Amino acid sequence: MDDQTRMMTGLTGLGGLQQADVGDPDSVRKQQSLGQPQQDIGDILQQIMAITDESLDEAQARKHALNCHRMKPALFSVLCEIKEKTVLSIRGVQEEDPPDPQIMRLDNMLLAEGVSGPEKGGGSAAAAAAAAAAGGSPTDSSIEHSDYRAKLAQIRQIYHSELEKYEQACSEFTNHVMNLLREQSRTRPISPKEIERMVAIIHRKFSSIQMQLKQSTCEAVMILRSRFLDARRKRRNFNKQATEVLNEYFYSHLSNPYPSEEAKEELAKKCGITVSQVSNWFGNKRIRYKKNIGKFQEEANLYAVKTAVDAANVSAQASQANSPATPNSGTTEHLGFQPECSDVERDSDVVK
DNA sequence: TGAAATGATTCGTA
DNA sequence: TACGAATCATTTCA
Repeated sequence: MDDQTRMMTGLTGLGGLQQADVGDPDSVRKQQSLGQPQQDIGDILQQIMAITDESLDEAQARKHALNCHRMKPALFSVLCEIKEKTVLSIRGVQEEDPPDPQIMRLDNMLLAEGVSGPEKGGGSAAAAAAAAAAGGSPTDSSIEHSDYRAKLAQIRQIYHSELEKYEQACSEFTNHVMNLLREQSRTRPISPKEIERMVAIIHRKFSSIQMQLKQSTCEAVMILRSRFLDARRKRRNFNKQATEVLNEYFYSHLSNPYPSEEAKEELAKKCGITVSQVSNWFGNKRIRYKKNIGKFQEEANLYAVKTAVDAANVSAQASQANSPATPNSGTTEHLGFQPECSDVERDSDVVK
């Protein structure tokens, strides 16, 4: 505004501009009340219409003159207002959108995986958890953990470098557009609000590119996880002692081989595995036992004898202490689950 | 090296 | 939601 008024001092013609009038609001108001503004605007519009017929130099001179005209700010402000009330107000409604839930999901996942945000041991922790779930010892999978961490770090690095590139490109493009619009605002009715709006549009466009980057990063992490952390691929057989503890419980509760939550926890603790692994084990055992009782008979006999011996020992100790014996309740009761009386029962009965 | 064993997953059901 | 059944993927063993 100040530059323009200064430039106006050298201007002649164009609506009868006088030096004394420059920057004098009272004088402007006086002229407005006399109906001069309409004439001014008419003149300006006329000159704008005629500008294309003139040579480049002349046009530049005209443009400069128009830019420096004392009525220009007022005219532009009116045009901006009209523009704001019509096109931009319609567009403005469409522009206000809530945060995209998909972006939020992607952000959360990347954060949880340690790809975005501060670097953390998330990946290795996840790997350790998976290894623990698979029953593997920490040393067994430490090499794979470091491999997993290395791959995750690689993904992280690529993600950040790409993100940086996008942000740089976004900022460069935004600056370019802002400068362009500011430049054009000298000759076109472009308000600062409109420039802001344009910047927001650019940011939205770039954020959609960012979303694609986040999406592909998430996919890469998922593939990495499935490759390294899929428990089925990293399956380890339970150790002998754990299998023995589980079998002991199973055959001593053959009538109802459904351990309670507490029993599962106890077994998990004893075997050094998770409760869900105990559940899996019993699920598999029940179905496989049921499918082929004959095949498991020997095993059943073995554990029945073992259980019976234990029970006998307990009984003996109890009678020594002059108290009633309390044999294992599950040993000989094969109701519901076992379809017929087996050797297991007979064996255990014999031992007793 | 192929079959058997085994732990995990998925899907339908009560 | 726990369970049965089917299936997958891996390990173990002859």
